[in-house]
Amino acid sequence: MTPSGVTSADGSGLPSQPLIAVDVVPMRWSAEGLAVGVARREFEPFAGRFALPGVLLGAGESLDDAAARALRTKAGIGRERVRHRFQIGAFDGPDRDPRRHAISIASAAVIDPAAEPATDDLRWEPVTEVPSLPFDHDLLVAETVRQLRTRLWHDDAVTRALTGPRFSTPDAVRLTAAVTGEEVHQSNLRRSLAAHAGLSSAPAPESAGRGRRPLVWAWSD
Amino acid sequence: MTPSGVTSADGSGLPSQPLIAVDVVPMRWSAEGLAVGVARREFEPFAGRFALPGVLLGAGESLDDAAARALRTKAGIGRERVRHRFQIGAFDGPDRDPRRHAISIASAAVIDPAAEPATDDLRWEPVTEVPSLPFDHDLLVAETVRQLRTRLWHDDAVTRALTGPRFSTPDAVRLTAAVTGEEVHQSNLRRSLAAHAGLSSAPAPESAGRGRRPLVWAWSD
DNA sequence: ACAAAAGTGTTGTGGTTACACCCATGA
DNA sequence: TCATGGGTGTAACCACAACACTTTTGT
Repeated sequence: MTPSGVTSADGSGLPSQPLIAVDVVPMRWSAEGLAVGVARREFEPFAGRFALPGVLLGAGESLDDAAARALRTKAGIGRERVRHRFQIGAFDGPDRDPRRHAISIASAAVIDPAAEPATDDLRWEPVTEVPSLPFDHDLLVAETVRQLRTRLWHDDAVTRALTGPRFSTPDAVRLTAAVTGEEVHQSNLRRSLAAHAGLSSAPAPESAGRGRRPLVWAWSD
Repeated sequence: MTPSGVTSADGSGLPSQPLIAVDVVPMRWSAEGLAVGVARREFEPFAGRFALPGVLLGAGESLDDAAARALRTKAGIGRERVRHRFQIGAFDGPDRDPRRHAISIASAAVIDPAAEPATDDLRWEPVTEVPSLPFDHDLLVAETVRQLRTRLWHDDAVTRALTGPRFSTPDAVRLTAAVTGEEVHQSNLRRSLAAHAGLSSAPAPESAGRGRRPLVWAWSD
């Protein structure tokens, strides 16, 4: 931002700075549960292994664009399938890249689970059994889940992205259990949904199973 | 993290990346209230104006080291006076630097108010009346205050850094009012302090004013 | 008719707020 | 002894958890 002893700075001479990676933690909620998207790495290091999608930040590129590029080029996930994205922090653990010092600006992205191609190069791992990942990606996943826990039902944008536009009461119970790890009483959760401004309940659209038809909730606007 | 069309990457050829600034929001709590530290800029752009201390991240430099360097070289605040530091996020508003696209990794630092030199190049502005700052620094200050609000009395490290090692009950009331903007009942706050593991109350050390001597709280460990 | 699944009602509890009152201190 | 300022007690309230009970649906 200002010339200093450490950099040559100022546009003309290229400053000598660490690599900046933009990593994304793709999250998906579906009937199969809460899952993390990992993609097979094409290049070294760790070529062939699965890891979170990430790219090096380009000159003039915004964080948002870089995250979208990571999802598209590394995981084949287009922007239209990203329901919401939020930053989880900047990480600079010394061992995060074996090649050289690098800093990661990481974010979580909630992905629309509809019409998943399920290629050989993108796997959705259940959040409870994510295999060990290279770099510091285990840490990024843990931090993402921690933040989801605090934001679910408190941050509308995140919650709406996870549920999708419509969801039933038992869906909400399952989602809460998957995110927090704790069972919630359906009756109490239902009450808080009814109290939630921004949610409206449709009566009961179609039959789904044996018992009584659940209420279906829709986000207003 | 991996070669891509946008970068030349990989150690030998320098990648073309945006400037990475590390900005710090110095916060101080004292008898005068809650204040933000702003330093006079020595170089362009905005030379002569007051702004938050910030430096360009150096190669091989950790975020922690860069933040410490910003505080030391731009605001004359040594590491021993930094009680606590925490990240508030990465910012990339397009207008944040008039020269070129730059990204800021920002953190808040709680500074020991003891023995403040109060030079001509460092000013402590009351948090309620911070003047408009260059770059996106207004945003960084707002985000810092927002985070302090949620962390006070919930995040021990932050709270301890603000209060210092010892503080009286009325100190706690004033601190809470300064951070949240809301008045709290001393009686209730006192109760929650008593319930707080990690705080112990000393009886009543010395006289300070007219009324009854307040309890003084000390952080254990 | 029965079992399954979801909605409804009720009770208890912990934490928070508000406020009246008591106690210590200095002038 | 009085004003000042902090501590103590207590009642009202609210959010939430737990659980019993009722209603709807498919077989």
